[in-house]
Amino acid sequence: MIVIKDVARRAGVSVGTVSNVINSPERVGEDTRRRVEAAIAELGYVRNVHARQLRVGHSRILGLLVLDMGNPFFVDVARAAERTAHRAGLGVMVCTSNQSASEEEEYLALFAEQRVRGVLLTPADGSGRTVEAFRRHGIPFVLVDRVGAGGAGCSVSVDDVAGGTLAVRHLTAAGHRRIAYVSGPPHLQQIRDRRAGALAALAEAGIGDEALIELPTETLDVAAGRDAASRLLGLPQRPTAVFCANDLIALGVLQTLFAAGVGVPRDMAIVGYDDIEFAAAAAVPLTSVRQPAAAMGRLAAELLLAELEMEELELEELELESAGEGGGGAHEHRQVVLQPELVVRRSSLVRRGVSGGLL
Amino acid sequence: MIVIKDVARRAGVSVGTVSNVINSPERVGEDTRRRVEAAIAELGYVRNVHARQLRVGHSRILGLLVLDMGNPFFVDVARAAERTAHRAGLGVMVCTSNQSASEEEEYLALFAEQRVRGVLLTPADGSGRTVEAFRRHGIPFVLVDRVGAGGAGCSVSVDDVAGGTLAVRHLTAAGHRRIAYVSGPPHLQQIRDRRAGALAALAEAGIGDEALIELPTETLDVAAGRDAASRLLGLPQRPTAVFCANDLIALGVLQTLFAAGVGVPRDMAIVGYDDIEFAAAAAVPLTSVRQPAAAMGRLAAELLLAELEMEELELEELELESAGEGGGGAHEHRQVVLQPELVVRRSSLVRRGVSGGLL
DNA sequence: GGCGACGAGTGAATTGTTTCAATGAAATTG
DNA sequence: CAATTTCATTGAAACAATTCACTCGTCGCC
Repeated sequence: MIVIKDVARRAGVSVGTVSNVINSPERVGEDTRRRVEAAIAELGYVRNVHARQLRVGHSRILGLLVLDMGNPFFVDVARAAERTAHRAGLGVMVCTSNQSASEEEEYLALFAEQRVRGVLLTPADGSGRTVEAFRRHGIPFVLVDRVGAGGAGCSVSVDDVAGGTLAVRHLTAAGHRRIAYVSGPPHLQQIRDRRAGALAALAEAGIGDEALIELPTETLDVAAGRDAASRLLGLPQRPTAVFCANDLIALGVLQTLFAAGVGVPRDMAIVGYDDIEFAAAAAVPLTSVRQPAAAMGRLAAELLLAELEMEELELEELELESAGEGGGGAHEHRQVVLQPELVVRRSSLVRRGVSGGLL
Repeated sequence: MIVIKDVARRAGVSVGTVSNVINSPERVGEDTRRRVEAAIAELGYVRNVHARQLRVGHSRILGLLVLDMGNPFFVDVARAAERTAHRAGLGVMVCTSNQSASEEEEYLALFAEQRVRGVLLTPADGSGRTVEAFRRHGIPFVLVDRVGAGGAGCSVSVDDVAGGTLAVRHLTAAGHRRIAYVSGPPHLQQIRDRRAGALAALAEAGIGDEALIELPTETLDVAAGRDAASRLLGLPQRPTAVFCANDLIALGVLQTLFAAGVGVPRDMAIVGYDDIEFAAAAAVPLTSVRQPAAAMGRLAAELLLAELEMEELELEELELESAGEGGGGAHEHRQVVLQPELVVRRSSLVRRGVSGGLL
């Protein structure tokens, strides 16, 4: 393997000069620089980031840990975050926790070992224990799709209570009085918030909590939706509408209902969540609560970048030892909460007859 | 930041002993080991992989570069590869080239800098130039979804020619005589192979090449499909079937045809490629050429792991300097080619009337 | 009792880079 | 022309781990 010393020898300069050519070329004379650059090209030298990072103390990589890369919603979040980080010259290491607290812990440990510059995290662990444990490494992080507890870090999230309300208000307005909630794993905060919003919408319409029939699932994918739909069909008093915790589940529900000859929206209305691209292309186009995925990813990355910049400024101040200004530039953690939006499509359309009857 | 020296001081041992506790605990006495472990836990010590890797010379991370994480097909490949690598104790850094040769080059440079242990790569660059350039770093790599040129590396791919033939043979058998091919960016080998397969199927049916109307697109996503469908509708002699280079495009085509009131499969049959999960859940369930995504990811990772293992064995032999056996254990590159499979669904069903008429 | 073997632990060398004080040469100034 | 500044370059220290040749007891065996 070619190392910097080989390049230095070839170009007839010291290793320090080679390093300068790479990191601050303006300090190097033109002909020397060209000689060094030629040597680098000829030898195919690639610098070793491990040696570099050992010396400078921190890497140029962000960690991004999402719940499930199988969900296009998170893919969109990840892409936007990656693009933003990339523009700032930072690489991103994308990982999936699969909604498992233990995998989350494992990946966070990996990030800590790697001394990543910062972390963007969609927490899988409802208790916040792993996040708490991660905090002590002193690596800045931003929570995505979840409000930070105690304001001890930045976060970007979408108002899930509002989202649940939007979905269920839409259904009660159409006259539905028994609504199933296919909810996913109950340890996720999002799931609980959406239920709270759903119950609020029921209360608004003067309907009791018992009108919401909860069907929890282990996972948040299409298969879980298919499974939940089978259970739904077996219920004694069948609901007339289903609110699904995300679009993957909704697509699974739709498939199984179709196979069982249950018409959508004729016999059963469906509302999904996330508004992924495939929701509009589904067998029956899905009504869904849209979350601004790209905006979340971008904002989360921007908050993290801002925090990192602050950190560097503070470090410089420390070096100058100009205690004059004090903590004037200290980073303040921000909790950004975005609003969801209901996108109505055919899966929840009201039949004219019924609608008219209710009015 | 806590370093190994701090742990050593706390536990009252040397740094070498702490290192031994972490890397080969059996060499350390029981009480010492416990003392060190306690110190590690109390101080929250996390070892610095950069220092470690600088010393040992290689990392425990694989690089995985796919064409597009927005395509569920590649997500499936990535997940399977990641799971396999994880089982062998290796982390995976997943990146997306977005079908751009320049981004591919950038990420491969990043992998080289990181001294990743090996790389799994879905090449975006049709010329093979970036792959060729990467080869000289001496990092083992396996091509995914592409046969390696000249057998100079392992590869796992699916027979795209066969896939194209399956799709178009299915359409010609149903009586279609003018078929559009929405192809994506023509610099991708997959795209060219599928066309070749399509032409072969036409020849089989005694139809000339001009029966295949190619509609290239810049990207391979839903939006590209929508755009291509608009162009398709404007063609003078409208084809009666569309073969799409992947399912995302097919979904986009389907959406636009639906919006334009063109019935599928009544007025236009559609065949997609990949058989992603959403193909079955589409407005009209999509006929598609299934690729064994998970198997590809798993096999690719296994081939790479095998190559890495060989490398280690050779290194050991070198150390022993037992030149007796010679190159008996040298790694032999393998080209695994998997077969695609046609999954027929509603989007290409033959109307009874027409079918009868043709027979 | 002396010798070798063995187990446990030490401490210094090593890895590839960055950084910075020091050096020397050239350019500028009074 | 001496003094000072500027500029390009050098060489060695520092980063945090691993590794390995050694040391130091202790034990067993003849």
